[in-house]
Amino acid sequence: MKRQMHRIGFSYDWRTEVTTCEPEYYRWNQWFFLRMLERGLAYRKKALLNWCPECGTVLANEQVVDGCCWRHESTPVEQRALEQWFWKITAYTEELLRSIDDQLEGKWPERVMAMQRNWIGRSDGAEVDFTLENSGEPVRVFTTRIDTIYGATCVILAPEHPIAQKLLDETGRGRAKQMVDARAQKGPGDIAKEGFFTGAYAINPFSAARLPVWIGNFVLMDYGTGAIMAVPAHDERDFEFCTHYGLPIVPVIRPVDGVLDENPKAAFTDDGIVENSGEYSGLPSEEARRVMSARALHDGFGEPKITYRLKDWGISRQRYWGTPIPVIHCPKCGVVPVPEKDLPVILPTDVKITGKGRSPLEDVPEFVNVKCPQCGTGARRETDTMDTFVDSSWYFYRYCDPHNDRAPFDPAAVARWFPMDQYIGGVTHAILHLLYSRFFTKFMRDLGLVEIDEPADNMFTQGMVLGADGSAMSKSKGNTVDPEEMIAKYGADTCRLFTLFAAPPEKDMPWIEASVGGQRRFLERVFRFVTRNMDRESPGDPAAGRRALRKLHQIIRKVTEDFDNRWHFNTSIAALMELLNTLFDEESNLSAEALAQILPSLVLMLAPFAPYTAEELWAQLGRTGPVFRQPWPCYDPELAQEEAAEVVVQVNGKLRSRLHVPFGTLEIDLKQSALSDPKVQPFTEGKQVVKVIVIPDKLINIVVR
RNA sequence: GCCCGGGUGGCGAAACCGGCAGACGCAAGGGACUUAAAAUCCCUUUCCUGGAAACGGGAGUGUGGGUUCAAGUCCCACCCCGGGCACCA
Repeated sequence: MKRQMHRIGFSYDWRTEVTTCEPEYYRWNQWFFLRMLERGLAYRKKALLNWCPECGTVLANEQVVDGCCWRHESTPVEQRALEQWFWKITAYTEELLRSIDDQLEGKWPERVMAMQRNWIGRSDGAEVDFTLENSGEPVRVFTTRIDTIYGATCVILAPEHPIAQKLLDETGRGRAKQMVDARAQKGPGDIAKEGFFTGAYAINPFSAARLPVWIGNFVLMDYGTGAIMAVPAHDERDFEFCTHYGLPIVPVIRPVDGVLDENPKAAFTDDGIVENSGEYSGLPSEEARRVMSARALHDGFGEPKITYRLKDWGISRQRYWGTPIPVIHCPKCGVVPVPEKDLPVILPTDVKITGKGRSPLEDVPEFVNVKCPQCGTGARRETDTMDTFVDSSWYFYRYCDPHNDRAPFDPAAVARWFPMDQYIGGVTHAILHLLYSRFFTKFMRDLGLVEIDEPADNMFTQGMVLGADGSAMSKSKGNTVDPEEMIAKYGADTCRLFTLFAAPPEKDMPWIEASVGGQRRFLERVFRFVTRNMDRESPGDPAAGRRALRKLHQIIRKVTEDFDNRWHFNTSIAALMELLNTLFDEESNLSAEALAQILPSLVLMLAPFAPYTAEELWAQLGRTGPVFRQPWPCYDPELAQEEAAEVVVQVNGKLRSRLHVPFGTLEIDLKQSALSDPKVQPFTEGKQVVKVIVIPDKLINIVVR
């Protein structure tokens, strides 16, 4: 990979290279872990994970294919509760959301910000307690539509809800467990809505209605409170569920400019006017929500509530390749952090990768068996490793101080460089790396390591190079392109030019080999033009020289602006091709003097795109120093100026003629010439000229009727 | 379903602030040079249409409306493609 980068001519500063799998780097992952632990931001929790009974291991979501294990295609995956380490990214939820608007808006791609907002998934609503009829125990539900609460016809619990476990008998709990496993096998949404009555009833605190309590497979335990009130008249899912089980449908919202539909054929989910809702009847939905949640708070049976979709970051991995989690499990003291002086916990190298799924580190006794740092009894080292996204969450700070062995980095060094002016990456990281590294930055700020809230001022998502078929390259599709092979075949400069020329950098671009040759031809044409003209002595034609120099300065301006503003190097290269076409046209009439200006500028402009060719030509021109160390050519606005303005003449918006006039020609004269133009007259003859729009030096539009 | 992108020739694309649609390149076709081929150079290439030619005319940027002297560009509605999220209450 590094060799490929060298061959293609990338110039990175390798002195600051950081290798995240070296102890020198990952010890600081462990250091950060200990800081998280101190602050209560790292914790252990039982979580539901994908479990393959055949392998006897946890699987990542990506390893579950159609509800079955990727290695045992007929073995359904179960959900199992396992102890895992989590980092509390949710401590920063609101800030992560808010600073998108405050700091990133306008500087980050809309797409990335939208994806992050979407992922964080803020939803404003209320929690309300329904009271169980027998025990008096509250069942808390989350709703965004408290204004529809008079229309609730049942309460539905997630199958794994603790209250459900209490209400159900043995058979019922079995049915509930089946639902949980079934959901693991099929993606949610692909599964038919199913449920059953628990036998219990709960009281609606607003209407005092007695509602049956059901179990529903579509109610999620890990969102909201794991319990909902079903309002079939105003929620599509509830409508489907209640219709299926014959539960009543009670409409309580009418359209603002309509009447209440007493027998709805589908849920009416828009806001409207509240009806049949006691003292709240007649209020618009939005106001009703405000008043009713305030009432719930006041009377102590609920409160306004904001719920987020974002969950804490599970960082435990049962993989070899990752940073060892620096804790020790002691039978007496429990979870004991590895003392800082014992860092780094080194990942052993003599490990058999069994492919068994469980951490291979468990089979390394020298690693696992340790003494408790607190009490000295025999203890076991944590064998899970960290998600590798931990490595990438802060690597860029380390560039400022890559070999620091006392801290992740010197805060002063980072303060000098950060925030990054420009971060570039693929959109595939929009909600992984780009969210984690924002979280990390805020965490590091709270540790006092950085003074900034966001790592990158500007973000740019570049497109991918796709296979010739227009889909992402993958070995299984057989549409991969080997860069080294291409370099060997066409040369590094040609490959660079093609990559830059085919599309603007934010766009995906198929690698169509048939088009690569054009870039090679362009380079050869430049090479020929420069080498055969560098020793020319002929006097040349001054007019040709002026034309060539005008084009040269126009193109310097164009290319410079592309670098400054938009990085649309495809148009920069097109401009250089245009320049070369002009130079070929004028070639035989160019003076040595004109060439002395043209040739070095051309080579300098070529250098960022085709450095090898440019370097060679620079040397052939007898210049010293590497070409990439030379100042960028300047353009002279006067030389770039066209001799005459070309003014387009339109009649009713249609192009009819062009005038060539001195710049600054007066409107009245332009109008005169346009109206008397022989190409224009056939279109104005016999018509009434209503209006003449004149944009000086540019355009005239004659409006006739 | 919701949220982002995007839709322009045979293909990749350009048109940056509402002002000449298709720059630049690929591919294709024709020609010059050559014994021949490669390479190179020249010409044609959005569609329809008039003309022997010179040179014109009309339509055209996913669809339908709108704003404007002028719309690929702005507004409204819709269709299609790509991506993200998704029984999220």
